[in-house]
Amino acid sequence: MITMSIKESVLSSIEQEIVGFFVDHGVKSPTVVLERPADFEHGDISTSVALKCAKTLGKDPYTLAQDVASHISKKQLQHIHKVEAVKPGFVNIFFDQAFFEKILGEILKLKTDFGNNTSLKGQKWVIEHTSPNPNKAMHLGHLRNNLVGMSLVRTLSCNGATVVSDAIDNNRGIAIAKLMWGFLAHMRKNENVPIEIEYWNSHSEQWFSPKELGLLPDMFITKCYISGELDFKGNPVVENKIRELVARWEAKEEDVWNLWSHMLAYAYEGMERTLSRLGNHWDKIWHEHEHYQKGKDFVEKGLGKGVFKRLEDGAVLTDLSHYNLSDTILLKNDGTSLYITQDIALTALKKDFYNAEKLLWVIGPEQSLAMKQLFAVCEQLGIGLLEDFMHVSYGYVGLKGDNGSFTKMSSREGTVVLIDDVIDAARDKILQRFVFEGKEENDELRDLSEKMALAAVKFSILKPDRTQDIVFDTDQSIETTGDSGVYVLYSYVRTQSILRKGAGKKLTKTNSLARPGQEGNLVKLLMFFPDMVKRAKEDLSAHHIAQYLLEVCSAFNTWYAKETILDESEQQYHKLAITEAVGVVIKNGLSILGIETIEQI
RNA sequence: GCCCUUGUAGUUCAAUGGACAGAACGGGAGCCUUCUAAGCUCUUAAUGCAGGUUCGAUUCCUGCCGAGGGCACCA
Repeated sequence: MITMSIKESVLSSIEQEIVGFFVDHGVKSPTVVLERPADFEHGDISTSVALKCAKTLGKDPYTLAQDVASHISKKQLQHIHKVEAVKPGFVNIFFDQAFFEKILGEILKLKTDFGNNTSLKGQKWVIEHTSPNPNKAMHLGHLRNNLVGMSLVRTLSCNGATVVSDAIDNNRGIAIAKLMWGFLAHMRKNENVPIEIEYWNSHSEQWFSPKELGLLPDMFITKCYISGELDFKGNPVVENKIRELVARWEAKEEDVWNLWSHMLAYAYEGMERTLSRLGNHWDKIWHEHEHYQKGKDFVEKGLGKGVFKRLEDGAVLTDLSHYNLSDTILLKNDGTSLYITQDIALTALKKDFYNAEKLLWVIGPEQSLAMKQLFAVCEQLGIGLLEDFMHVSYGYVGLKGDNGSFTKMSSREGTVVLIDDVIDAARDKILQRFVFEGKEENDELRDLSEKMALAAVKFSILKPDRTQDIVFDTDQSIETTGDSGVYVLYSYVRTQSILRKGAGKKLTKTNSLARPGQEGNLVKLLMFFPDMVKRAKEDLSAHHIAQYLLEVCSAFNTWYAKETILDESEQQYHKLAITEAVGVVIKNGLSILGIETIEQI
């Protein structure tokens, strides 16, 4: 049983009074928003309702605000210390010390649960993210997809939803055929080995393994794919052979399937290494080869319903004029399916399998139109309603070009930045600093450096708004100072360190906050963590959490610098409680971002 | 050509239509016999341009300029 928090209950009584005030004055249904002011000088909570209703009532906003303020004051609501009307027409409300005392108590009592709410209780959301393309090592684009997806799962879950995550494994088609060809043709131990699948099946030892080349599996796969791709583009004979491979695979030729599984095993091994490092998790993986043929049935169904049309050459086209979208081909003139054909089938499968309120896809912005078309087609086919589906797009991760401009990563130009390389670089930078400080390099220190590196990398990707393009510079983005994940971790460690030292102290519980100033502002800030969790849900972006954590850390560190917490004073108990509450909020916030806290540096 | 996204300090990022546009990095000046200075304090500097709506616009609308992406048988 979740009871209303002290903040919710006080705010709702204020809201009721204000609504009542405006209703009495003839405003039909006033919307009263109580929000956190830019500065706590302007109250602990504030509303601009007087400014908004002034015109309707034909009154001066400031006088109206004064009326509202005195109305609330007269009601003598619990925990309200002061209400004032300010300049253009804001009503600013200040709470009493006992209120903040209770807030602090709630944080310390709720601990891990502080910040969570039940707004999505009873709802099931499915999030597809990080769908692997098993032909290349994972780069920063995949990283953003993964971090956005994973943080979204946690964000929605903190808002009370039951969240399931899945991915589609694009394990068949021309790309995998290129991969198989690249391996067959370019990983032979010598030129005399025939480039033949049949021969490979009986003489696989005549081809290199990643290990034999001293390569990690994902790099091995990347090499195979790139050479396969080059051959495909540069040699029509090879192109035909590769296309033939797809057909042979579809005909379930055993030799081809053996090679196919062999390549996929390397691909999965490579991805698994990177993904487990990131803490990735899927509840289910859909393998393309299991459902790719089912899409055609839906196309037939659409033709039957008359929502699609068959072109003269036999291809099938959508009619999306009702959706104000451009039409798209659903079936090639040779009768074979396209990406969207399979997506229709998979969406239907997912809709059926999960019975969920919402299906979300974390996919890059270049798919925006394709996603809209997919959703529209699904609605036409009765698979679901437009509002059941959502494309969660995210900005590109680019690099800084020579002229200082935003440049996309390009595998052709060799500018792709791999996830593992970035984490390694950050880890080494952190480790070096430890060693420079005279620490002994051992497993424990390496482990600590890895955790801090992950915090730095994840934080730098999750700090900006999900939809914005970001420029990634390994040196600049993987900051361990300033607004960084390491800064947040360090602040957390600081709270824990103080708590450890304070554990043996004699504490006298006082009944009021030490001073309403600095400590007070810190508690006020902590009070708004639950609001940030809601905002992250509304915008489907955890960056609000990251930005907020920086604010909390900054406030805490400022306080820490000025104030001795373990000062043996009467206020020591209280200051420790605040320190603990800061720790709780940082830990909970980082947890949404998928960043593990550490107790000691 | 049409559609979508986007344009904030030198740089990288913030800002549910609100109260002096916030940080960080960089530049400049300081703070460690004191709970670990990966920290703290001060300082420097920005809303592409032109209109409109509004009591109030970085935010909404229109036009222009710049950047990125997409536009039917690729995935």
